Amino acid sequence: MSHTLGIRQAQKQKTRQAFLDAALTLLEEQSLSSLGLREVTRAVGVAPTAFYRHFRSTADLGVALVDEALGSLHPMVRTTVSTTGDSEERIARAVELIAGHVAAHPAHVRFIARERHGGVQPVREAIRAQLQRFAEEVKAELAKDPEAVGWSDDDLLMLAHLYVDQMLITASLFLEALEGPEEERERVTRLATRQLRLITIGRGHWLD
Amino acid sequence: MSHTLGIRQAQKQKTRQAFLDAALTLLEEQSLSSLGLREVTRAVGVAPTAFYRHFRSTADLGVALVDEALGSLHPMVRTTVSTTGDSEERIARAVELIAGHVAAHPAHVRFIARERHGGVQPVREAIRAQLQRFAEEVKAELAKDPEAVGWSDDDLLMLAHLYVDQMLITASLFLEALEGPEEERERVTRLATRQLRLITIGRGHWLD
DNA sequence: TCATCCAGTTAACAACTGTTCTCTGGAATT
DNA sequence: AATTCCAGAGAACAGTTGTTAACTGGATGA
Repeated sequence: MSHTLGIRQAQKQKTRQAFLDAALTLLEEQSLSSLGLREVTRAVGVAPTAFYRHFRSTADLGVALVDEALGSLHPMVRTTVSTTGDSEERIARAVELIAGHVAAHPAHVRFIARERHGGVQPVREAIRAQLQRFAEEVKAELAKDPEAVGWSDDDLLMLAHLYVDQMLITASLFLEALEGPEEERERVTRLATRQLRLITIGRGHWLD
Repeated sequence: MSHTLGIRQAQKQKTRQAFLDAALTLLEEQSLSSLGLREVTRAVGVAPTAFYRHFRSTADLGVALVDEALGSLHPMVRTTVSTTGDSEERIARAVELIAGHVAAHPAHVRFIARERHGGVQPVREAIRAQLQRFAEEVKAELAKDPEAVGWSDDDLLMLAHLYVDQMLITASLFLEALEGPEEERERVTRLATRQLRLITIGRGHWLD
């Protein structure tokens, strides 16, 4: 079913990806609402009007970036929460996984953190929808756990949102610590680990 | 010691406040990094060059807005955490207080949520510093509680950050629910209450 | 092979940006 | 009363912006 794209379609997708990459780089030092169309085309090395062949507006480009940044992350989140083992091990693994993802894709993480509450409505909406999906997936995994017996669906979703928000806060802290010394990242790891631990303890005594 | 300002100084402060107000309004639909100097002066009804009499740049204006939005909030946070009574009552009161603040100052809350991870470094730094202060103040209040015996300073600060971040997340949710029906705000209240409850439970069993 | 398609180009548009320098008129100081 | 000060005005600057229209030339499909 994997139809080899024609030369034309392939070249178009290549240019489109160049737009996304250039935009992501430019967005490291500004917000999407100040990103100019000409600014992006200049960075790609293409005429300003070429932009319209791929996106209706910079907001449209932003929505595409949300999909790139979060779309491929769902499998990872699923397996993170569902991995078996001691809860302490699971926490450590989750924190390391976040740290690794931030180190591997800092610009993507920065973009999501920045535009989650940013000045472009369609982008905020796209991020909100993806995070909602994350929360529901986390909830589904939590429901499998033997600890979840007696929990209402509402409470499970409440906990899932707590975990998802905590994941974003932690990612943002790792991002700030990226340029600094290893010691700084170690501090974030310790902080995030203990916060997750406290939440997990609360989870364990929820039904008392 | 309250020296009555001269006509001149008074008028200057009035204009300065007009800049802050106009900027805050404009920032409801965009980020600071896209806010133009001329845009603000136009909204105030003053010549573009007048801007420089008050601020070096829009980033400078942003820092002033951070102080306006968060500077006067410290007493409130202090009393919120320290109020006596059942922990369940305290949680309910804290959530209501957040809801009230968001309803009273939505633009300020939106500005902080947006620019906390926004594209203007000095503003991010100013917000970070204020939130650090909040966390330390919350920690100081937590330390007074009998429940805090046996807790290390590090763990208290960890918990304080958890509360502060949770406060911001809740404020942001109330903001999104502002335009919607009362029912929506009720949903946020229930969610935030239960999340705080879970954290508080975790706190109670931390030393087990 | 030939007609069609379409990603990217070129040129031009009115409108906008931040910043400079010079000026003004009323408040503040002496 | 005479002088200094200074918040704001005015005009001009070189650059920038998004969007339009008409185009080119190589890939595509008949």
